[in-house]
Amino acid sequence: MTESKHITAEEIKDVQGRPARVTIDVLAQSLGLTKGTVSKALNDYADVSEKTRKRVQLEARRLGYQPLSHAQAIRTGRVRALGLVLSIDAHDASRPFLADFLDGVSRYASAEGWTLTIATANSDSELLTTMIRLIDDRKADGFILPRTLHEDPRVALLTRSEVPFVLYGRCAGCENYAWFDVLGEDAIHRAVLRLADQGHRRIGFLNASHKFEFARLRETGFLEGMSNAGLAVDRNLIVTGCHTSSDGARAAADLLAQPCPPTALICATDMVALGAYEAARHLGLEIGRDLSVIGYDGIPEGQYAHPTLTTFNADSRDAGERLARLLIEQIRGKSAHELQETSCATLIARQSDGPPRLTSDELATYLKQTP
Amino acid sequence: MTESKHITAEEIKDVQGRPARVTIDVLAQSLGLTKGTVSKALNDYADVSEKTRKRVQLEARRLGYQPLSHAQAIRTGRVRALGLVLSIDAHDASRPFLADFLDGVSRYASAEGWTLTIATANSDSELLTTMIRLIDDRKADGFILPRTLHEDPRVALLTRSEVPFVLYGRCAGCENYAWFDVLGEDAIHRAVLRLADQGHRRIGFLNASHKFEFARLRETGFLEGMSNAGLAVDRNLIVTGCHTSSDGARAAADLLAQPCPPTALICATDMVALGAYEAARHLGLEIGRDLSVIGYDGIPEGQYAHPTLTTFNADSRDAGERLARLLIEQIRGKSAHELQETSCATLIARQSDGPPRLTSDELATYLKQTP
DNA sequence: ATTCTTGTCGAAACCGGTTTCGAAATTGAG
DNA sequence: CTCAATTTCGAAACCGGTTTCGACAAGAAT
Repeated sequence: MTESKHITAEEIKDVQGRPARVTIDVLAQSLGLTKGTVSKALNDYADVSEKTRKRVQLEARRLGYQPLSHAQAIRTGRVRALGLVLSIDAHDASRPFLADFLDGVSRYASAEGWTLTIATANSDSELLTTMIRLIDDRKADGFILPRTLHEDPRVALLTRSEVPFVLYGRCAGCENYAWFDVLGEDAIHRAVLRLADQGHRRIGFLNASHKFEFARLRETGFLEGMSNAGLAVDRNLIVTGCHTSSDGARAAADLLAQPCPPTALICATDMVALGAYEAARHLGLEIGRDLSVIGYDGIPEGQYAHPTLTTFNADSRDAGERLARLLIEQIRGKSAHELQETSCATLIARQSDGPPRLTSDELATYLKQTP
Repeated sequence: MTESKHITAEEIKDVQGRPARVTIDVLAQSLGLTKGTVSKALNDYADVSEKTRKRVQLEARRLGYQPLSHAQAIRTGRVRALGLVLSIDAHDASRPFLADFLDGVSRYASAEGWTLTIATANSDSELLTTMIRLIDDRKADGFILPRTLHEDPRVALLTRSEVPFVLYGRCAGCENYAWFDVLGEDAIHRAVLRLADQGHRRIGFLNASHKFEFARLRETGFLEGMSNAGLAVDRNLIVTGCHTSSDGARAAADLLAQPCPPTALICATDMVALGAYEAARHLGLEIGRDLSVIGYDGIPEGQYAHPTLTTFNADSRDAGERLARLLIEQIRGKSAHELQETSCATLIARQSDGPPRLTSDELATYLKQTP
């Protein structure tokens, strides 16, 4: 039997005399146990006495033992890494929050001893192939899926491959999956009520594409808000497919050119709202007086815009943290049904909305005289 | 001796009948060789005949064999992953390019079969501890260091730990390291000449903090440009420490309040330039006529600003790709001296600069009458 | 023909962990 | 007190690769 040898972390050196890594063998030798027993003690196997378990854990801490995740992975198949594949399009709406989002994910993952593997893709098909590559190479134990689509091919792929994942956003049939989402429909609902309270009667809605589930949800929020406020919905005042600020500018100009233009615009994203600013400036309208605008996202630019943008802030860092937690818990065995969370966006009331100076009709005649 | 068994990729199934991974053992068996020989053949060992090497490589391709990087890592210590630790501050100037930058790094890494491990930190000290953790856990074979400081503690750490790294930007003593940088000094130099050509005599420079090497370089570019244009440098027109747009607004307002205000401002970053826009708007100055502004970075907002911002575009995606390539080549053994590259920013001439409508004196008197 | 290289491959150790299995020691039941 | 059940640990296989070392055959030199 091997003799128990009391050693300190400083004694362990490699051939060149530099401090070497504490392996499980070193730890086992120091304890007078075999590495198998040590491994079992550290992984809470039942066939290790409580006494030795404690002893092992204490010694492991004392020597600073940290198992190499890739050495564990070879047997367990788990690398303790979260995967995140970002789709990078030209008009990436998610760009402003990316840093905060990554910070949230990385922060939680780090605290749990996990790492974050990221990759990018420029198209939907490339997104899937990239994901498959990461799965095949076992570079991640599970995935966080941002920008959820109504019908999301990533969900199909991962369910088929039996790889854990968590959605940022909801999708069709998501009651079977793990997800986190900020309740955008609730925010838009509140936006409608706020504008109605201010006296607005005709409210436009600049929405994103319906291929995103969040756009569908925000639309229901808009419709319910209108109905709650006792306002009639004019389908001509709802535009979909707005993502960039130029989309927003174009859509806003279109709505304002109508015979009965809206006195207020709710925008599904801040970028779109800033585009509406452009359109209004172009038409000589003062935002906040002639035209109220409410955004959604809480991007930093909104605070520097003129006038400052009233918007609903979604906490990206918090979202990242929660998603990391949900995914790790799922990988550890929790069922997807217990892993569904929501949060609410918080209103940041600023200067871009207020009681309408003009009615819709007055606005129309005003706009007619300034081409 | 084991019999050579010709098999197809489709024949390989696991216990549940689903397609299983092709391991080196399966490959070896299919070739009638031992896995040791197969490994040597794939890794270009000298003691494998050219004939069998080809045969092995062909069969590997046919069966779709892909070694698990973490299984290799246990022996080689290499995980085929690049590390990137992002520092997330409240006023992160690098935010706009993050997505493109990541895309560049990830794209090149993917093409070479490498992955990207990222982590975030909120302070300089946390940045270092996070890096140490990644090194200890062998989560990355090398690091890309963005936002290089003049005296960068990360460089000290990594040299000491003998971990490969590549700088995005230069630093003191960087002739011994691998780095890539966009020649900001050259761009600022050209900006000065451009403004001088337009007739500007008093040019202000809104620079970043000197703790960043890029700020020092851009300042030399500014000084050389002024000297080249035959213009006297007024130290009062050089402000340092500008990073956010509100920094820019404050600095621009200060410069314009001087007795002999500048008729043009060169800004070390676009965010600062957009801040200068605010200051000018506040003072009733028309950008491009009363005050020329030239930025640097090429952030998307510049194109939506009013007037559109003349700036120098630095290609973040290209930077990411190059950095990934430089780092991988270094890890593969190339010496740091061969791994130093530069590129030039490209001027995007837009509407924020032009011949001065007023001289510095006229501008001063104009500003005096509008407090 | 004999010895010395050289080229080529197999056998086996190794990397740092996890997991299975069996044996010894302890406990509990009768 | 005996025997079965349970607890606790060691020994060894295992995961999927890499690397060392030695054996053997073919070719070259003597």
